[in-house]
Amino acid sequence: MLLRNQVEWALHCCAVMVGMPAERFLATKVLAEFHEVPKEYLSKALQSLSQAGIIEGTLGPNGGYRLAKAPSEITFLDVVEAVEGRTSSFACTEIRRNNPCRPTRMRDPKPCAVARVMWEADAAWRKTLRGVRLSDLAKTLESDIPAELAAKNTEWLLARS
Amino acid sequence: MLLRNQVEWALHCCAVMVGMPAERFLATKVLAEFHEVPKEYLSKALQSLSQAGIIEGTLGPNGGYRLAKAPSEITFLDVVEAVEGRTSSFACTEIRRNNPCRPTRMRDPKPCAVARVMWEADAAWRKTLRGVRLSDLAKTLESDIPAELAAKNTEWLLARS
DNA sequence: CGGTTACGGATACTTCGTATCCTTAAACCA
DNA sequence: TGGTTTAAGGATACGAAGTATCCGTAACCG
Repeated sequence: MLLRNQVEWALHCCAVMVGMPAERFLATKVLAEFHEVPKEYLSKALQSLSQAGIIEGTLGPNGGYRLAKAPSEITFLDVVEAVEGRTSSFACTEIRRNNPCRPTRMRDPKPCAVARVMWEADAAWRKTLRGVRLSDLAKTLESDIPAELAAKNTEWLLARS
Repeated sequence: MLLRNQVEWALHCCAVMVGMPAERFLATKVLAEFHEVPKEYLSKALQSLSQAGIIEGTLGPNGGYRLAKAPSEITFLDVVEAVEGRTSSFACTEIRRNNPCRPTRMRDPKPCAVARVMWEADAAWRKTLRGVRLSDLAKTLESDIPAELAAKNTEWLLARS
């Protein structure tokens, strides 16, 4: 049970975009070089974010992506679900119905007890991710990364977009 | 990001074993037929549970598996981790080190901010699973499943083990 | 001794994530 | 206007991991 590496890429791209001046676009090529990941494949992740309304893209020279909303309006869950999907990590196959002792016409008022627990855990996972916004991440990074490096990053990225 | 179907099987097998009289073993073949899943493959999941000390197996006729501990001493997390593993759902590849602006010799006092959030969510997931014991599941099933059917199940399973 | 079972290794099959390529359409620029 | 740059998205190949089966071995029982 492992998340796609695109999830990591998408989150780091968002982290980078938070630090950009508003209205500035970052090209896929530049984001790919900055993170040293394959451009074409990263593009798929960014397309997912775009479709989800998290970022917006524009064409032509100086084109690329930027955040489509305020960083305080974008949660980790938004990003994760955009690339990983919204389906639970646990898929209930209703194995209980295979029980040979079970009357054929028996109905199930409630979902399977095992699935209920697993879905509850999945909900807790999502709740945690929903509780952290991109603005929170920006603040954390501010204390994690030296201001000098942050400035360099911004300069490097904007110079090529 | 989907859990193995063996996780579902393992949990349902545990649910069945909770209802058995102590010291009685259930054969893999019988558990497989009861759930209509491939016997050889289910066997792998049960082996994982056995190695984790959750169930214990014995050889020969009338052999099979039974719980190795009291149901109150076995959590969902124990079962899930036994078959799915203990590694986090998020793998941090330290993508931040690929940053071309970054000084080569720079050290990271803390783990990546993105990873910290993702791991926190993973911890919340595991915490929920750790909070539910097999004895809780048994109690839930008691109210979910008609006593009549539960008795039939036990009879069916023991008659073939 | 012969049959039954857990156990574990080896091996295919299938699905899905990873990655690349190519075409199209839109935006910009000369 | 025409050429360049970029996102968008379809098609395809590759590899890893999950799924599934088969076989040989060792232990247990009648």
